[in-house]
Amino acid sequence: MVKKTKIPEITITRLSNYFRVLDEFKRREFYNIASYQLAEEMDINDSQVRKDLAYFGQFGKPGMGYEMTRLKEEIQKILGLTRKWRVALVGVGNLGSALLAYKGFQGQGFHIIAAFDSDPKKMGKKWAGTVVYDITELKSIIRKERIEIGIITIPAPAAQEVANLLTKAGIKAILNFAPVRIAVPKNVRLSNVDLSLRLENLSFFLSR
Amino acid sequence: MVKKTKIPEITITRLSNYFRVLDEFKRREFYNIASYQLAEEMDINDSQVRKDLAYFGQFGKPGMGYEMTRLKEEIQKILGLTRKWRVALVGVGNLGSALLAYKGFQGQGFHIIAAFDSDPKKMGKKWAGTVVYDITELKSIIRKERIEIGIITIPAPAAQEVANLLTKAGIKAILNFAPVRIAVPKNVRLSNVDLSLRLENLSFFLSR
DNA sequence: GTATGTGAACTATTTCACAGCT
DNA sequence: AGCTGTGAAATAGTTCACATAC
Repeated sequence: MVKKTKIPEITITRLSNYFRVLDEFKRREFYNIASYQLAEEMDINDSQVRKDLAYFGQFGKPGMGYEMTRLKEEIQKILGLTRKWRVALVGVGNLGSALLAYKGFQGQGFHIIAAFDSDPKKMGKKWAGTVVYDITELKSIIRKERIEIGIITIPAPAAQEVANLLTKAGIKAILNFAPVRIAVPKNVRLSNVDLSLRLENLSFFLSR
Repeated sequence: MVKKTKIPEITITRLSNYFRVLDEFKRREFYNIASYQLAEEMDINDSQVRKDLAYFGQFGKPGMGYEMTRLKEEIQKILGLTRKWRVALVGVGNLGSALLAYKGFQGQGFHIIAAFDSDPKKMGKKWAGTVVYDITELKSIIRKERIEIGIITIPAPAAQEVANLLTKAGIKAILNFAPVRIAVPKNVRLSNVDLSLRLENLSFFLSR
């Protein structure tokens, strides 16, 4: 039974990680997995694992643990990975082209349908199989292609402007790589990947 | 006075963000900034800002707020950004070369001194000003160059192996982009940037 | 006997609220 | 009057511990 309790955001991150661990164990041909095994792999407490899963249902059998195939499917459902997601990427610079070429997204069901750039030299060309469009076409293509997720890989100064374009085009979620905080309407989900921030974090711990 | 209280990790992340906000305000030529202004920009509570800063000292003046130049310097000190950090990058693929070309790190004091790859076609060449070495030279170069931070941008299967090489070479912190959990000795600081995980997170919220 | 699911206890983090400094 | 720094209160998240199901 699915609880109405508020689910901590970090539980979702852990769910993704359980999914990874299950993948690894699957290759080792186990059939069942216990919460303490998942917990051990991730350096967390075993009741944390059970709590996380219990937010979404009763997937285990007392005395037996969790059936791996079943659990993987359940997590896949919870995370919304049973369907394909249509993604657009804005900014075909160094990072943008690296992400276009990155194979990992496809496997998880994230398909980059279109890329956008404001550099005429890049427009109309394909990059790693994805067509690069003029950014002025953003709204029409995102609507026509029913794209729901946008990835921002442009320099910081233009990031807010592009975020506005994306939300006006009806995008539902944004993954922002520009090292700047951007504002979006509250019905749009925003996730920031700030690379300098991560290095600064390491720097802090090294300086102590 | 610096407290001995345990500092929440998320405080460090917020510190980086305060730093960003200060940069923006500075361009607008303000002299002082109050906790409620920083808080507003970041959509958090103003006493959160004061608490975060109070872990490290008393930087503000009641009735006046925080002197911006001073506060920026203090945060810089706290985060260890007053010195240069010597960084190595392993894996000059799509993502690796994008990061080598990324200018943002330099500005924050993170200098990528050396890159490593196992592909002979890449070795000996320069990429965005950084020499790419044979990965077999990793240990000697990291020691010779006194490199303290390693960035892993290779495919998942080899990530653990490279992490081992890095720690054996004496690296103190690792920024891992491979979509796999890696284990490091506890005296080595590890930070994971898992791009699929972030997309999965968005996917979860879009599916609700 | 073994391991889940879950209230209860505990720990961490955030927010409140206000005394005291400028 | 305005805003910091900080205990106290409130909220969120983790771990314990055990009744219960296999």
